Amino acid sequence: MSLRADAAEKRQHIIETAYRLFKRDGLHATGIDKIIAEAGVAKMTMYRHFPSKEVLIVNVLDWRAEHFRRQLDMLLEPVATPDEQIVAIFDWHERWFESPGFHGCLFQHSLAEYGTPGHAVFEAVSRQKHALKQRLQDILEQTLPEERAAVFANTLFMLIEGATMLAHLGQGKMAVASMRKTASALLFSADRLQ
Amino acid sequence: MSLRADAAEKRQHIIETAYRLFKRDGLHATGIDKIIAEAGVAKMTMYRHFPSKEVLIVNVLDWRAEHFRRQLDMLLEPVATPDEQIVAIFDWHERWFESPGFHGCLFQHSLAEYGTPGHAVFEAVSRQKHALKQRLQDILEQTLPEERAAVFANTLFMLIEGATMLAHLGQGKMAVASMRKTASALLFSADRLQ
DNA sequence: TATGAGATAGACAGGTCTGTATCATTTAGG
DNA sequence: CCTAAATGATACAGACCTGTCTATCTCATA
Repeated sequence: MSLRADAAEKRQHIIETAYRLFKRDGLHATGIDKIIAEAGVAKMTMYRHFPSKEVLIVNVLDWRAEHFRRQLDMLLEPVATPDEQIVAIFDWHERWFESPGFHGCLFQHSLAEYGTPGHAVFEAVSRQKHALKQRLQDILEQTLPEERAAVFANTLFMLIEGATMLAHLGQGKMAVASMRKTASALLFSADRLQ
Repeated sequence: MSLRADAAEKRQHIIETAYRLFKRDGLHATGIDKIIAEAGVAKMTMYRHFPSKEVLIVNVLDWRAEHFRRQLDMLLEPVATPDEQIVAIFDWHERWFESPGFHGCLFQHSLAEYGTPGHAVFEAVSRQKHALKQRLQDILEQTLPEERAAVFANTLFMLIEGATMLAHLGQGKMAVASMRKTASALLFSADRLQ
């Protein structure tokens, strides 16, 4: 195993440790010292890989966005119809909400702490949220006309974000159930009332 | 004007100044020194009214929740039907999203920074969000059976929270438009497909 | 006018923050 | 084995944080 591979592994380990702490305690509330202590690396190692905390945050967000994107790929690949794909996304969120250590969405949290347009963290959040919305729209455009798909994608996106917040407040079960019923009703009316 | 009235005014002035800074810059990112400088009061004045920053935060949130509740009262009082009341709430949010200095929802931000159940800030957020959801449910129960009203209230709540986040990301117009269309479709299907 | 409560400005303590510097140690490859 | 890069441990600088304390000022009321 070469030095370069070790360095890459260490870099990734720092990112994943920071992700866990950022998600649980918040961005400002998590200090560099806590991250390196939890990751078991020296401070200079961290600063060699990431020139500042802000750069580390953006790297954590970008890694997590890519991780989520790949998870969706694997989740949706074996699912045939668009409707079933939407249901699969709901299922995934339901499992997430009930997973141990669930503490809300790091992208939402980051938007709260760095909510100024143009800031690197804001833009990283914007990229991820836009990608999720676009993904929903791509699925829906397989069965709905473009404008309808866009509105429906916005709606599903807002429902998912709202459900994530409700889950953080301890009402994930109820949120997912309502989200499912609403999506069913909308798909039903889209079929019948078009 | 008595000393007591002066003190109450000063206390309220601190709360409103802190609200503005917390909303714009975040909770951890806003220091006591910045609050008192912006409010033009001495540090001891602030600590006489609020024994700690955490207590100040909770007071800001509770004041803002009450302020929002009163705004809704005034907004909905002259509106006759439940459907029109829902539309009025959408209208209010649309105006909010476009108001100068809109920077997302302070309650969402606070949940991101103090997201641990049991924490005083978490509980303050929980109270406000639950109150909004309950209010939506009360409106809907005037025309829908209880269980349907509950699901619909959850849905509208999630849409509103998601729309607020999208507005923070600069897509408020689109979010409100989709929210309106979805609510119309749901009300229509509720009437026709029950 | 005398009094006493509230406000002010500012220093201060003790801790934490980000980021830098130093020096010893480990480790992979020639 | 030897070298050079990477890391570990730790001290440090300078800024900022919350919260306390003091000394002075203002002002309504008794």
